[in-house]
Amino acid sequence: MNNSQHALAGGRSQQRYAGWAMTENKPAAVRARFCPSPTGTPHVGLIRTALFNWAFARHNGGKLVFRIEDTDASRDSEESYSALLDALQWLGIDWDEGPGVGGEYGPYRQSERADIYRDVAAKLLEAGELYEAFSTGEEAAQRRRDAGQDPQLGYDNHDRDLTEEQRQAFRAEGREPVLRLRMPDEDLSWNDLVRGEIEFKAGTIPDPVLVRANGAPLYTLTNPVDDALMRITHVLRGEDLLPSTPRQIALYQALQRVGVAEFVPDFGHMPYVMGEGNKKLSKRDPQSNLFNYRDRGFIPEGLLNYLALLGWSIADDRDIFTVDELIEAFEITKVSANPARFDLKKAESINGNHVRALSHDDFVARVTPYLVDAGVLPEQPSGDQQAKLAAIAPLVQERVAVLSEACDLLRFLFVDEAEFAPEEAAATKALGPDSEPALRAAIEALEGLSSWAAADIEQALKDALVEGLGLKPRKAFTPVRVAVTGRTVSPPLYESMELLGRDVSLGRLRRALPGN
RNA sequence: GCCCCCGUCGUCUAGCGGCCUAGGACGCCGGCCUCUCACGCCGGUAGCGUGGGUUCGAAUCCCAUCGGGGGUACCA
Repeated sequence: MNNSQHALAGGRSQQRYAGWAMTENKPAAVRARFCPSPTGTPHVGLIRTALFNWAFARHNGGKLVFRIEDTDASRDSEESYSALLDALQWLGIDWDEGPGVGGEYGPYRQSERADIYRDVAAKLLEAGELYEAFSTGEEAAQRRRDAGQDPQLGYDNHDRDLTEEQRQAFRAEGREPVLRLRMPDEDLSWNDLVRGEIEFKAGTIPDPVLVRANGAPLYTLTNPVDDALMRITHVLRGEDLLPSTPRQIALYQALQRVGVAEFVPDFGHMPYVMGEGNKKLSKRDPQSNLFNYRDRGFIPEGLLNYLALLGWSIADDRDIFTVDELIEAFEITKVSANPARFDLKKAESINGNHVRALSHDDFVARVTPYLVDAGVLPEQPSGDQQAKLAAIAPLVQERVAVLSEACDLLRFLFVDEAEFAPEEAAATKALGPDSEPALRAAIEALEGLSSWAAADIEQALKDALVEGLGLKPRKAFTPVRVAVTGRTVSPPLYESMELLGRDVSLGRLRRALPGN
């Protein structure tokens, strides 16, 4: 438990790095983490990574650590950070340690951990794990060319064994060194949780820069150092990070030698989420923006379900499941290694299943903001409006895959009568001259109705149009539907008319008569 | 160039040597239901990248090959 304390630099450090009190063994409980860099809007691929880490931690009764990797001031932004929190909160992905909840390994924003990185780097440098490198990229490339090699091979480890005099000479020239990690001479391999055994041959990875000349720590240092200090047991991330894993493992090994890390975590590299074509879904592509899906009316249950399906499956004959079922069944080793294309159609279909599973009250509560945003309802719906919505909601609920679809379906019910007008295309199609007999017969039949209930309306209309005029139901009701709801597609007609009321319904039918 | 990853219906996947004349889902196409659209139900369409092995038997194992993607930064 305490052997590593001796390795710490001094009393001050011991206090500050309370989390460094170590044991030889890996924690028994899972500690997964999600550590985005706050750049741009949350990407669906990023969110799926969060989801899998979360499901993994929850499934194993472990902890999820949320860490912000904001070491690149030129790209990170506070708006992006809040967007991330917004996205996670909306989806119900919560964390046990991190911003907002604290934890014993904080702070959880890398921008607040500068002195930790500086101290760790100093310790590694002192132990000879890191070395000062003065070569510029161009110099290294030139040396490669001079040696008849491809400069794309990268840095040539030229400064590994500089003497003290050589270093002094470079400094005298005014050069400041970067700090590079001395890569080991052995092959590096690990058993990837989603891909199995992966091996990189010795010598294929140049010594990476961990600290810039100006002293700023790079991702190559901060990410493994924080994972080590935060005692992360499982690193589950996107496959784009796979090529950097060997150098991270090398760093962990160095960190273990200087007493900062206790163990090397397990790694799992999840496949990309792709867009159209064969490209990784770009950050710029609107399809990648998580909030587009929220705006469109995806509900968390549905989006989470679909995202989980991108690379994972719960069973061979089922793909609709709840978040609890996901957590119950999730196995990281069963995640597929091949990239998945985001399919909006399927996503919406999955979402529709979850929308239908909502209670009617819940559906009303969730759809209301969309109706308000679309201007279908005012900010503060009246009691009458709320009652109408509650009454028609069940009929709409089973007709939409995403909540925003409800707006067009319900507009006719709440619009100011003065502003109501059938959609042009629908009117052209259904309210032409030959619709007149049906409309007149409908008006006449409805005018004589003593009660205005859906069942009575149905009976009256059927008697007048189908029996009376001998029209096919489809022919008979389309003009009425368009006249009353303004669209060829609407909630069930009789119920709609009942809610609309006699006066409004009849008024609309009369106005739909040719010549009006 | 070098390194690494991936390759089952259009798409997401199940499959771990015989249960596979390859299963499910979305999509698409028919049909039923029906006042429209949906929902629901029934049926259909379509796939193991290629070539060699190994084996009584391969989508499953091996090799090669082709294709796609990523990395190769003093970004993360």
